[in-house]
Amino acid sequence: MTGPDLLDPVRAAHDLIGWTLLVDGVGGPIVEAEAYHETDPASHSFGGERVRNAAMFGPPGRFYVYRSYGIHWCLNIVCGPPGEGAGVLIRAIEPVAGVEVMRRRRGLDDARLLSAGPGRVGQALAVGPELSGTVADLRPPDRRRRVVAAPRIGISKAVDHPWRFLDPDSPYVSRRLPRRPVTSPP
DNA sequence: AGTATGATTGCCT
DNA sequence: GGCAATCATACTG
Repeated sequence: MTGPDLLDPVRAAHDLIGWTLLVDGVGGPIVEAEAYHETDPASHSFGGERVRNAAMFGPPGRFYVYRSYGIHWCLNIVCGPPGEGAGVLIRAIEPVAGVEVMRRRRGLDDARLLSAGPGRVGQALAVGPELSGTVADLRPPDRRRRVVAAPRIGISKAVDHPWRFLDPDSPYVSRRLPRRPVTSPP
């Protein structure tokens, strides 16, 4: 087996934390990801295959790229089996490979802002629609990481599913965890 | 720290 | 016409 288990998108979003994602040699370990699938009202694949989401119904391990808010290009890894319409949104990576290229593309110095968020990942890795349907370059983790689940961000439907996964120890996530439980004992 | 707003484009009702 | 898997900026406290 040369890649992560991509059959179930929720498991895949969890297991992809720590895997290094590269686009033309630029990238780093995934530290935040979200699962989406066809029976999920928040998913672009909800309601079946169309022209724009076709890549999501292709074979697992490839990219699905979409335009967000008319401005950003965001990157997903398709999960399978083929035809399922499932995927994992890459929400944040740690800038490790090609950091200077990422800085130039982002017009920023601060490493924490280079790729913390799906739109920022898209800009840092020069993601465009032509990437949709191509095979993702994934490399195995070089160390173990903690992984925690949290609600997904930026959606208005199916908001309660804890299908966002992140490394709570990484400073390169788009949003850190809530510091304390909402209610605490006296 | 939290909250608000504009940018921008394609798909949907 | 409304809305979106977002971000940067400009406020307020």
